[in-house]
Amino acid sequence: MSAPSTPARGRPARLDRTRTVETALQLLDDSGLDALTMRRLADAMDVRAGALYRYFATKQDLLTAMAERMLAGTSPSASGAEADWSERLTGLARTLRDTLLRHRDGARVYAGTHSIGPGTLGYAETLIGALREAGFGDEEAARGGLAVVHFTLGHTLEEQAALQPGDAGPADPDALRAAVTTERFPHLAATLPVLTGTDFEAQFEFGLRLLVQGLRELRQPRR
Amino acid sequence: MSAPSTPARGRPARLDRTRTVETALQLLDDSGLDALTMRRLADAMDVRAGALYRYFATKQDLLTAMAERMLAGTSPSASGAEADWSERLTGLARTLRDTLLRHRDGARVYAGTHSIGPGTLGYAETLIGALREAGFGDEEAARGGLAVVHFTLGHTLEEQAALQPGDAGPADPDALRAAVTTERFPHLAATLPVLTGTDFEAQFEFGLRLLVQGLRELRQPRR
DNA sequence: ACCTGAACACCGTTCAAGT
DNA sequence: ACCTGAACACCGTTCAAGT
Repeated sequence: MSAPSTPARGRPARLDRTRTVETALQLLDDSGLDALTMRRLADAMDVRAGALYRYFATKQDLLTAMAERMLAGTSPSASGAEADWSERLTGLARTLRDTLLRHRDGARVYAGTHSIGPGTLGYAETLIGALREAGFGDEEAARGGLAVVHFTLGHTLEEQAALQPGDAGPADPDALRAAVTTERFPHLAATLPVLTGTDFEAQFEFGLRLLVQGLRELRQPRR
Repeated sequence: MSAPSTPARGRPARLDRTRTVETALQLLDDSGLDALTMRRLADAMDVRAGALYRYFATKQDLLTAMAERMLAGTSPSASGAEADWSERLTGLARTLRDTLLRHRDGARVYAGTHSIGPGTLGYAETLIGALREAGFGDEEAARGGLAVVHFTLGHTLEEQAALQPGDAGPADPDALRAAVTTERFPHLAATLPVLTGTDFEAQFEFGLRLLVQGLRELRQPRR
């Protein structure tokens, strides 16, 4: 929609969507989302900022293309289609988290965009497909998939915020420890080691298991 | 830490933290997070931008204070302490969603900050306390509370993105419908009515129930 | 067709100087 | 003590003009 359409004529273009998005992702990894500006990206491409607007309508358009690029390559039902539905679902959730973790501020980029490209849609197709093929109804499959995505997004957002040293960073553990007095916040004080801990994988797996167990219960209620 | 400490001397100050945060929240509701700049906030307070820096070290500091103000008033275990743990937990999750929904871009503000003020900590205290008092171990209580918060955050982020018309907005339903062809994405095509639907409350309740059921299962395993 | 130059209308933040 | 004025070092975006 915003890419030039005609075949190469005259001297070859110095820019194109694909290479620009790749450079933007490198810049993201090197400097973080706050430092990713159109001007700095243009510098990295040896071009003036204005030139980028021939390939991306807005910065938002660039960010959406970056999110799409991150998601591309996750979908092809690679997560063994023969496995149990709960294993497939678990694997797909892990894939999403890993994908977002692969780039600095990946979760923030993903959260701020809504790609409808093949990578993003392919991922959603596989995720919801895993539930539909397991026998879940359309509504349960869709809502279950969304719940998994929303949890994964919220978790990874916090995980990356906790990881980076940035000033937009989290309440650092020391400040939290100082604020959580046993008298005022006894429950927080008791769980402080977990709350300030850094075993994000265990935290992710715990929440994910809750969701999967909830879905299992939906299929085989106790009563 | 960044508020002036001495008692009123000379003519009264035109600014203070509390009033400035309140004005900022109004500005947020009126114009959205992207339009909330230090200069515009200063205008609203009839002051020059530089003056704000006597009360807030950075814009990030202001945003954290805004998040804290949003959360303040949610905590006082108002959600009947006599109820069943699952009802308390469900109520507390709903309270968080409602709180974030009460302000435009509320979830984005919350996601970008990490307050350790009494409102935010009080909420966490009540949430984790509900699980500990129900007999969950420290680790399960902390991880369970975090899972609920992360899901609620991810959900509300998407809900507010879908609601607002902004250009950072979601893939609008029409574009999504056009991209989701039955041949390429059969599962998405089948669930499109749910995926493009706007019953966010039902979606939230569905995910929340999964988490609660998962926690219930943890206490009374089938086998 | 593709990119530059230059501008427009902004930003967050700092700090000497006024009152 | 509190705020202004003015600056610094940037932003995203547009668009006539060059090649």
